[in-house]
Amino acid sequence: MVRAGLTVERLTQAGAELADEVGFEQVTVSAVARRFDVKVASLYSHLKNSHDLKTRIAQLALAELADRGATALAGRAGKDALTAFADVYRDYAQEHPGRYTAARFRLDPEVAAASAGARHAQMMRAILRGYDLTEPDQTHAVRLLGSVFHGYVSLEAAGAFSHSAPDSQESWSRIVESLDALLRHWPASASVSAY
Amino acid sequence: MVRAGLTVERLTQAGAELADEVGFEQVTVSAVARRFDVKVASLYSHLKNSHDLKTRIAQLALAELADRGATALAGRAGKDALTAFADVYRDYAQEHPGRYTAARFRLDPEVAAASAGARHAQMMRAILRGYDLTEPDQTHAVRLLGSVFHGYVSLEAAGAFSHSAPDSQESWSRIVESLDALLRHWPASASVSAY
DNA sequence: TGCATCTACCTAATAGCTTTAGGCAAATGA
DNA sequence: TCATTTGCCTAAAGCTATTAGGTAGATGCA
Repeated sequence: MVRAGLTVERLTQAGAELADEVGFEQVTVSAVARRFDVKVASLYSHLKNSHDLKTRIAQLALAELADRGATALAGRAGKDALTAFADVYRDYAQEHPGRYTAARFRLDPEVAAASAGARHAQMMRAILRGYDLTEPDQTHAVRLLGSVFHGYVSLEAAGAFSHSAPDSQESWSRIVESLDALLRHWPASASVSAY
Repeated sequence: MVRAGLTVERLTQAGAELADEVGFEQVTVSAVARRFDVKVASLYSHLKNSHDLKTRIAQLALAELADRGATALAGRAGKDALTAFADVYRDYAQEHPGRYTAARFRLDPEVAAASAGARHAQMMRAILRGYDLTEPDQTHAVRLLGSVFHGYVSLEAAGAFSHSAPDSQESWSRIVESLDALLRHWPASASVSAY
């Protein structure tokens, strides 16, 4: 009996590939076992359970996304940085739809704290350094950027923009441009706004 | 043998309630059957399958959300309309987290076309009439609003904003205000922008 | 009212996924 | 070379989905 050489890392990687091929929801312990031509029960020496597998795929995706973000941000600032970072999200979701979905998998608080999630927020703040925002507006802006990136990408993945003109790429560019403009002219609180 | 009086509507309603209680992912044909104290197979006279059940819950949620949106928009315009409509999304997601998730369930194209989804887009365009946008910018703006509303609400539901200051309500208000400002001063295309 | 039909819900069965318990053989290391 | 560790296996129980076919309650018509 030749051993398959299973490790948590290989299982996670295979799960991530499977997610991209058939969707994160369809990733099961059984399907991963099949991929290694191994009995299902064998995976339970490496994984706690199904939730554990999904959590690991989510962490992998978050880390990959953060790595790409860091690379994109290197040597860039201002609108250039904003655009590059935004494209990282959108491109990743298009190249790896299953992993992108995995990245939105709800993690347990402790796991989330130890994940690459924090790096994402740090990078957004780094981008915002190119704009003139101070707390608490910077935090509001981080949340806005996160919402737009995630919201757009997931609506697009759901096909929401695929059956109407203009094409999605154009909206994406214009939206990122408009965010740049908004960040450059972030309005003061409504009650005192003279915008 | 007393009959339970199952109908597609009651099953859908029960499924929606279940979704709010335990999460849309946990809504199963079995769980709904249990709720009516009926055998699982009995539901298959009313529902095609599990996917059918989920689709119906999604349609219910989309319709409820559209109804609330329409009510909120009545007699309002401009920033007032924008704020009220935005709050409809956020409040609905908070009151009915399972239904809100259901509303994002990917529908088959024909089902989607017949759903309340179109009403949502129409309402956004109605709001934008209060701003000075013409095509294709209006479409870009519809997509931006959809992205921000959905993105913010789903990140918030995932707990992304719950462990840091300032509190989520404040960010939400400021973000909606900033969108209002952005729509009032929508930048021309980048290449010719003098913003 | 009585009977035929319809249909709502049932039992039974198959199949897939999850998870645990316990076993054997390959790898490791003294 | 032998003991130990450990990787993968078989077996089994429990849950969900789905289909086929049966029975009794509800409905409609004479």
